[in-house]
Amino acid sequence: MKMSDLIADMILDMFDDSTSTVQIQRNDLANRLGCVPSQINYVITSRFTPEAGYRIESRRGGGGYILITRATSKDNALMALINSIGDSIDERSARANIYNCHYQKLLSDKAAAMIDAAITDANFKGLPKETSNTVRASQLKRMLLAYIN
Amino acid sequence: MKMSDLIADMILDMFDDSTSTVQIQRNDLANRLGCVPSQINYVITSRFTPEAGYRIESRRGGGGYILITRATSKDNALMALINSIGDSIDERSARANIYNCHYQKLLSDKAAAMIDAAITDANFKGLPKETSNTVRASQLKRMLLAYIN
DNA sequence: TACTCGAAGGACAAAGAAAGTCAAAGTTAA
DNA sequence: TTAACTTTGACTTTCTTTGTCCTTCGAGTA
Repeated sequence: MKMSDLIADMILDMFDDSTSTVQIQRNDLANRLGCVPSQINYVITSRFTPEAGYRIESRRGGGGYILITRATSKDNALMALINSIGDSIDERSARANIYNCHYQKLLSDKAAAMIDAAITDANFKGLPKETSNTVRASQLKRMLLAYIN
Repeated sequence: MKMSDLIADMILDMFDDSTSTVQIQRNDLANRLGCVPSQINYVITSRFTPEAGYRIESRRGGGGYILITRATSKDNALMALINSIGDSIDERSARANIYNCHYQKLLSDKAAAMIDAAITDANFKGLPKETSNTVRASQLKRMLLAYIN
C-alpha cells in the first residue's frame, strides 16, 4: 500500500465514533511511519480538504501540533437543504443543489446519480412547467430525507 | 495469437467466479506480456467497454492502477427489470418491484428507500393517474440505471 | 523586558512514478 | 484494395515522494 494512503488511514483511525477531532505531531507521525514530515502535509492537503469535510488548524514551535477536525454531521447540512426547498423547484436549481452536495461529499456518488436521474426534465415531458416543478420539489425532499434515514 | 487477445485473456483470467473486479498495474502487465503500456489501454477501450458490461477506473502517479469492474448478476437482474418496465407503471407495481429487488439484495437499503420516496403517489397529488404513471415509469427506469452505473 | 535559540510546522520545487492521449505505421479481413 | 483493427512510440497529465529552506512559537537568560 502506498505511503500516502497509509498516512491517511492512520489519521482516519484516530477518529473514533465519539471524537470529531484528532491531534497529531507532524514529526512524530512521520517518524513512526518512516516518511519525511512534509509528506504529512501532502496527505493533509490532498485528502483532508474542506470539500471532504475537514478543517485544519496548527501551531508551530515547541509543543506544536496539527489539529484535524471532521465536519459534524452531514445530516444537518442536508436537513438544512431540505428545509430550504420550497414547494416548487426547477431542474436547474435542483441539479445545482445535488451537484453541490455531491461535491461536498454530503451525498455518495450513487445517491447523487440516482437523484439526478429522478429530477431530470426528461422525465416530465409534456407536463406544464409548474406541475413538473411541484412534483420535483416533493420528490427531491423525500429522497433526501430517505437518504438521511 | 494476437497480443490484444492475449492481454484480454490475461485480464479475463484474473476474474475468478467470486470477484467482479480486477486491479492491474499498466506498466507491470505490459512488461510481463512484452508489449508497450499503451496497448493495455487499447485493449481496455476496445474490449472492456461499458456495452460489454465493464466499468473502468484508474489513478495515475505513484502506486497508480487500473480497476476493471465487471457487471454482476445483480446488475443483469436489474437490467432485466428495467427492460421489463413499460411506459407506465402504477405505485403499487413499482413499489412491489422495489420491495422485491430490495428483498433479493439487488438494491441497497438506502437506494430502495430513495426510489420508494420518489415513486410514492404522494408526490403526484392532483395529477391524472395516467400522467403520474408515465412520469413514474420514466423515473424508475432512470434511477435504476443510475444505480447500476 | 528584550534577546536568543531550539523545536515545531509550512511552503515549495524538483524528481519520480504511473497512467492517458494521439497519431503514424503496420496487419488483416471483406 | 480498402476499411477496420493492431501495434508502437513520443509526448502529456496527474499524483507521490523527497528535500531544502522559511516562519512561528515557547522557553530560557541577561
